[in-house]
Amino acid sequence: MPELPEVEVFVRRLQAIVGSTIIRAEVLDERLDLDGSLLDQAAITSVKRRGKNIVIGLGHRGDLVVHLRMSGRLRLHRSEVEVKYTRLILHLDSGDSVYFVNPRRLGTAAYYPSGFKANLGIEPLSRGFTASRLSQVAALSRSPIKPFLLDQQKIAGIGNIYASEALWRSRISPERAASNLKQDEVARLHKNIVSVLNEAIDGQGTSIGTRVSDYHPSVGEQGKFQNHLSVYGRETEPCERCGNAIARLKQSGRSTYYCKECQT
DNA sequence: ACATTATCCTGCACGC
DNA sequence: TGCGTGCAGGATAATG
Repeated sequence: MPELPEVEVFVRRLQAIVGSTIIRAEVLDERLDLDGSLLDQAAITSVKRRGKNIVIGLGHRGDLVVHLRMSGRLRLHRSEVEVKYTRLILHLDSGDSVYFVNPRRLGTAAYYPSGFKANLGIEPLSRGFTASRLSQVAALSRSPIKPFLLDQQKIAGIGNIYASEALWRSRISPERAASNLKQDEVARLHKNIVSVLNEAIDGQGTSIGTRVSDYHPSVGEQGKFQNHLSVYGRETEPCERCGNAIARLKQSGRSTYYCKECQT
Protein backbone atom coordinates (compact mmCIF):
# COMPACT_ATOMS: atom_id res chain seq x y z
CA MET A 1 0.00 0.00 0.00
CA PRO A 2 2.22 2.62 -1.32
CA GLU A 3 2.98 6.18 -0.41
CA LEU A 4 5.55 8.41 -2.06
CA PRO A 5 8.64 6.34 -1.12
CA GLU A 6 7.12 3.04 -2.28
CA VAL A 7 5.91 4.60 -5.54
CA GLU A 8 9.38 6.07 -6.02
CA VAL A 9 10.93 2.62 -5.61
CA PHE A 10 8.61 1.20 -8.30
CA VAL A 11 9.36 4.11 -10.61
CA ARG A 12 13.11 3.71 -10.26
CA ARG A 13 12.89 0.03 -11.08
CA LEU A 14 10.75 0.83 -14.10
CA GLN A 15 13.40 3.05 -15.67
CA ALA A 16 14.48 -0.07 -17.57
CA ILE A 17 11.42 0.22 -19.84
CA VAL A 18 12.32 3.67 -21.15
CA GLY A 19 13.08 3.26 -24.84
CA SER A 20 10.80 0.26 -25.24
CA THR A 21 7.59 0.22 -27.25
CA ILE A 22 4.26 -1.12 -26.11
CA ILE A 23 3.29 -3.91 -28.51
CA ARG A 24 0.02 -4.64 -26.82
CA ALA A 25 -1.77 -3.40 -23.69
CA GLU A 26 -3.78 -6.27 -22.27
CA VAL A 27 -6.61 -4.99 -20.09
CA LEU A 28 -7.75 -7.74 -17.75
CA ASP A 29 -10.23 -5.82 -15.61
CA GLU A 30 -13.30 -4.36 -17.25
CA ARG A 31 -13.56 -1.85 -14.44
CA LEU A 32 -10.39 -0.15 -15.60
CA ASP A 33 -11.26 2.94 -17.60
CA LEU A 34 -8.74 2.17 -20.31
CA ASP A 35 -8.89 1.23 -23.97
CA GLY A 36 -5.73 -0.80 -24.48
CA SER A 37 -5.76 -0.37 -28.26
CA LEU A 38 -4.96 3.32 -27.80
CA LEU A 39 -1.53 2.33 -26.54
CA ASP A 40 -0.58 0.15 -29.52
CA GLN A 41 2.94 0.85 -30.74
CA ALA A 42 3.42 3.72 -28.29
CA ALA A 43 7.06 4.33 -27.45
CA ILE A 44 7.90 4.88 -23.78
CA THR A 45 9.99 8.01 -23.37
CA SER A 46 9.96 8.38 -19.59
CA VAL A 47 8.69 6.96 -16.32
CA LYS A 48 8.18 9.53 -13.60
CA ARG A 49 6.45 9.99 -10.29
CA ARG A 50 4.10 12.85 -9.50
CA GLY A 51 2.83 12.57 -5.95
CA LYS A 52 1.70 8.96 -5.78
CA ASN A 53 1.00 8.79 -9.51
CA ILE A 54 3.21 6.81 -11.87
CA VAL A 55 3.39 8.71 -15.15
CA ILE A 56 4.52 6.68 -18.15
CA GLY A 57 5.46 9.20 -20.83
CA LEU A 58 4.59 8.22 -24.40
CA GLY A 59 6.12 11.20 -26.19
CA HIS A 60 3.64 13.02 -28.42
CA ARG A 61 1.11 10.28 -27.64
CA GLY A 62 0.60 11.62 -24.14
CA ASP A 63 0.81 9.78 -20.82
CA LEU A 64 -0.38 6.57 -19.25
CA VAL A 65 -0.92 7.23 -15.55
CA VAL A 66 -1.19 4.51 -12.94
CA HIS A 67 -2.27 5.17 -9.37
CA LEU A 68 -1.78 2.23 -7.02
CA ARG A 69 -4.13 3.43 -4.28
CA MET A 70 -4.27 1.02 -1.34
CA SER A 71 -3.18 -2.27 -2.81
CA GLY A 72 -1.61 -1.91 -6.24
CA ARG A 73 1.84 -2.57 -7.58
CA LEU A 74 3.48 -1.96 -10.93
CA ARG A 75 6.36 -4.14 -11.83
CA LEU A 76 8.61 -5.23 -14.63
CA HIS A 77 8.78 -8.93 -15.44
CA ARG A 78 11.39 -10.37 -17.76
CA SER A 79 9.09 -13.14 -18.89
CA GLU A 80 5.41 -13.98 -18.86
CA VAL A 81 4.30 -15.04 -15.41
CA GLU A 82 1.06 -15.94 -13.75
CA VAL A 83 0.34 -13.37 -11.04
CA LYS A 84 -2.94 -13.29 -9.19
CA TYR A 85 -4.88 -10.05 -9.40
CA THR A 86 -3.11 -8.87 -12.53
CA ARG A 87 -5.38 -6.25 -14.09
CA LEU A 88 -3.22 -4.87 -16.89
CA ILE A 89 -0.16 -6.08 -18.77
CA LEU A 90 1.93 -3.91 -21.05
CA HIS A 91 3.69 -6.23 -23.47
CA LEU A 92 6.88 -4.56 -24.67
CA ASP A 93 8.97 -5.08 -27.79
CA SER A 94 11.94 -5.92 -25.56
CA GLY A 95 10.14 -9.07 -24.47
CA ASP A 96 9.62 -7.63 -20.99
CA SER A 97 6.18 -6.93 -19.57
CA VAL A 98 4.86 -4.44 -17.09
CA TYR A 99 2.30 -5.90 -14.69
CA PHE A 100 -0.27 -3.81 -12.92
CA VAL A 101 -1.40 -5.99 -10.03
CA ASN A 102 -4.30 -4.55 -8.13
CA PRO A 103 -5.93 -6.94 -5.62
CA ARG A 104 -8.56 -4.62 -4.24
CA ARG A 105 -9.21 -3.01 -7.60
CA LEU A 106 -9.00 0.44 -6.09
CA GLY A 107 -6.03 1.41 -8.21
CA THR A 108 -6.50 3.21 -11.50
CA ALA A 109 -4.88 3.30 -14.92
CA ALA A 110 -5.86 6.10 -17.27
CA TYR A 111 -4.64 7.35 -20.61
CA TYR A 112 -4.20 11.08 -21.23
CA PRO A 113 -3.60 11.65 -24.97
CA SER A 114 -2.74 15.30 -24.37
CA GLY A 115 -0.64 14.73 -21.29
CA PHE A 116 -1.36 14.38 -17.58
CA LYS A 117 -2.20 17.54 -15.67
CA ALA A 118 -2.30 16.74 -12.00
CA ASN A 119 -4.25 18.78 -9.53
CA LEU A 120 -1.62 18.24 -6.88
CA GLY A 121 0.34 20.25 -4.38
CA ILE A 122 4.08 20.68 -4.20
CA GLU A 123 6.49 17.75 -4.37
CA PRO A 124 8.01 17.41 -0.89
CA LEU A 125 11.34 16.27 -2.32
CA SER A 126 11.61 19.13 -4.81
CA ARG A 127 13.79 22.20 -4.37
CA GLY A 128 10.72 24.35 -4.11
CA PHE A 129 9.59 22.64 -0.92
CA THR A 130 11.08 24.85 1.76
CA ALA A 131 10.09 25.63 5.32
CA SER A 132 8.73 28.98 4.24
CA ARG A 133 6.72 27.36 1.48
CA LEU A 134 5.26 24.87 3.96
CA SER A 135 4.54 27.76 6.28
CA GLN A 136 2.66 29.61 3.53
CA VAL A 137 0.49 26.62 2.64
CA ALA A 138 -0.17 25.67 6.26
CA ALA A 139 -1.17 29.22 7.16
CA LEU A 140 -4.17 28.90 4.85
CA SER A 141 -5.62 25.83 6.55
CA ARG A 142 -7.31 25.49 9.90
CA SER A 143 -7.45 21.74 9.38
CA PRO A 144 -5.63 19.58 11.94
CA ILE A 145 -2.07 19.07 10.77
CA LYS A 146 -2.36 15.30 10.26
CA PRO A 147 -5.26 15.42 7.76
CA PHE A 148 -3.55 18.46 6.26
CA LEU A 149 -0.48 16.38 5.49
CA LEU A 150 -2.65 13.77 3.76
CA ASP A 151 -4.22 16.39 1.48
CA GLN A 152 -2.57 15.75 -1.88
CA GLN A 153 -3.51 19.20 -3.13
CA LYS A 154 -1.39 20.76 -0.41
CA ILE A 155 1.65 18.47 -0.49
CA ALA A 156 1.76 15.54 -2.91
CA GLY A 157 2.80 12.08 -1.83
CA ILE A 158 2.59 11.90 1.95
CA GLY A 159 0.35 9.09 3.21
CA ASN A 160 -0.85 7.71 6.49
CA ILE A 161 2.40 6.17 7.68
CA TYR A 162 4.76 9.02 6.94
CA ALA A 163 2.35 11.70 8.18
CA SER A 164 2.33 10.10 11.63
CA GLU A 165 6.07 9.53 11.56
CA ALA A 166 6.94 13.09 10.50
CA LEU A 167 4.73 14.54 13.25
CA TRP A 168 6.27 12.30 15.88
CA ARG A 169 9.78 13.32 14.82
CA SER A 170 8.67 16.93 15.01
CA ARG A 171 7.03 16.54 18.44
CA ILE A 172 3.84 18.08 17.08
CA SER A 173 0.39 16.83 18.06
CA PRO A 174 -1.61 15.59 15.05
CA GLU A 175 -4.57 17.60 16.31
CA ARG A 176 -2.90 20.99 16.10
CA ALA A 177 -4.41 23.32 13.54
CA ALA A 178 -2.07 23.68 10.56
CA SER A 179 -2.36 27.45 10.67
CA ASN A 180 -1.42 27.58 14.35
CA LEU A 181 2.00 26.01 14.06
CA LYS A 182 4.82 28.24 15.18
CA GLN A 183 7.73 28.99 12.90
CA ASP A 184 10.14 26.62 14.62
CA GLU A 185 7.54 23.86 14.52
CA VAL A 186 7.01 24.35 10.80
CA ALA A 187 10.76 24.27 10.35
CA ARG A 188 11.03 20.97 12.21
CA LEU A 189 8.11 19.50 10.33
CA HIS A 190 9.59 20.51 7.01
CA LYS A 191 12.92 18.92 7.86
CA ASN A 192 11.31 15.72 9.12
CA ILE A 193 8.96 15.29 6.17
CA VAL A 194 11.99 15.40 3.90
CA SER A 195 14.12 13.16 6.10
CA VAL A 196 11.50 10.49 6.70
CA LEU A 197 10.63 10.26 3.01
CA ASN A 198 14.27 10.08 1.96
CA GLU A 199 15.10 7.48 4.59
CA ALA A 200 12.13 5.39 3.50
CA ILE A 201 13.24 5.54 -0.13
CA ASP A 202 16.75 4.53 0.92
CA GLY A 203 15.20 1.58 2.76
CA GLN A 204 13.20 0.55 -0.32
CA GLY A 205 9.96 1.48 1.43
CA THR A 206 7.90 0.02 4.26
CA SER A 207 6.78 -3.62 4.11
CA ILE A 208 4.27 -4.56 6.79
CA GLY A 209 1.64 -7.25 7.06
CA THR A 210 1.08 -10.57 5.37
CA ARG A 211 -1.60 -9.73 2.83
CA VAL A 212 -1.30 -10.16 -0.91
CA SER A 213 -1.88 -6.45 -1.13
CA ASP A 214 1.09 -5.61 1.05
CA TYR A 215 3.98 -3.72 -0.41
CA HIS A 216 7.16 -5.42 -1.60
CA PRO A 217 9.79 -3.59 -3.63
CA SER A 218 10.07 -6.65 -5.87
CA VAL A 219 9.10 -10.29 -5.81
CA GLY A 220 10.41 -11.94 -2.67
CA GLU A 221 11.99 -8.76 -1.36
CA GLN A 222 11.06 -6.71 1.69
CA GLY A 223 11.40 -3.03 2.28
CA LYS A 224 13.37 -2.08 5.37
CA PHE A 225 11.73 1.02 6.72
CA GLN A 226 9.19 -0.90 8.83
CA ASN A 227 12.14 -1.41 11.18
CA HIS A 228 12.43 2.33 11.65
CA LEU A 229 8.83 3.26 12.37
CA SER A 230 8.49 5.10 15.65
CA VAL A 231 4.70 5.25 15.98
CA TYR A 232 2.83 3.80 13.02
CA GLY A 233 1.20 0.50 13.96
CA ARG A 234 2.70 0.66 17.46
CA GLU A 235 -0.33 1.45 19.60
CA THR A 236 0.32 0.67 23.31
CA GLU A 237 4.06 0.27 22.76
CA PRO A 238 6.30 2.69 24.66
CA CYS A 239 7.37 5.86 22.94
CA GLU A 240 11.07 5.52 22.22
CA ARG A 241 11.58 9.13 23.26
CA CYS A 242 9.62 9.38 26.53
CA GLY A 243 8.33 5.89 27.33
CA ASN A 244 4.67 6.86 27.30
CA ALA A 245 2.32 4.43 25.52
CA ILE A 246 1.72 5.23 21.87
CA ALA A 247 -1.91 6.12 21.24
CA ARG A 248 -4.15 5.82 18.22
CA LEU A 249 -6.86 8.18 17.17
CA LYS A 250 -9.15 8.53 14.18
CA GLN A 251 -8.95 11.63 12.04
CA SER A 252 -10.99 11.91 8.88
CA GLY A 253 -11.58 8.18 9.03
CA ARG A 254 -7.88 7.31 9.18
CA SER A 255 -5.81 6.01 12.06
CA THR A 256 -3.24 8.39 13.49
CA TYR A 257 -0.51 7.09 15.79
CA TYR A 258 1.19 9.47 18.17
CA CYS A 259 2.58 10.07 21.63
CA LYS A 260 0.31 12.22 23.77
CA GLU A 261 3.17 13.01 26.10
CA CYS A 262 5.86 14.41 23.87
CA GLN A 263 3.83 15.57 20.87
CA THR A 264 2.24 18.82 21.92
C1' DA B 1 -13.44 25.88 4.34
C1' DC B 2 -13.82 22.43 7.22
C1' DA B 3 -15.20 17.45 9.24
C1' DT B 4 -17.66 13.31 8.59
C1' DT B 5 -19.43 9.46 6.26
C1' DA B 6 -20.03 6.36 2.62
C1' DT B 7 -18.14 4.33 -1.31
C1' DC B 8 -15.14 1.86 -4.32
C1' DC B 9 -12.96 -3.52 -3.53
C1' DT B 10 -10.72 -7.76 -1.44
C1' DG B 11 -8.59 -10.35 2.12
C1' DC B 12 -7.32 -11.14 6.64
C1' DA B 13 -7.43 -11.15 11.83
C1' DC B 14 -10.28 -11.51 15.56
C1' DG B 15 -14.00 -12.95 18.76
C1' DC B 16 -17.71 -15.99 19.50
C1' DT C 1 -15.22 -24.68 11.02
C1' DG C 2 -18.14 -20.90 10.18
C1' DC C 3 -19.96 -16.27 10.72
C1' DG C 4 -20.00 -11.50 11.77
C1' DT C 5 -17.23 -7.37 12.44
C1' DG C 6 -13.62 -4.30 11.71
C1' DC C 7 -9.58 -2.98 9.57
C1' DA C 8 -6.06 -1.83 5.72
C1' DG C 9 0.05 2.24 2.94
C1' DG C 10 -5.98 6.02 -0.92
C1' DA C 11 -9.07 9.21 -3.02
C1' DT C 12 -13.48 11.16 -3.90
C1' DA C 13 -18.28 12.52 -3.71
C1' DA C 14 -22.06 13.67 -0.93
C1' DT C 15 -23.73 15.81 3.24
C1' DG C 16 -23.70 18.93 7.24
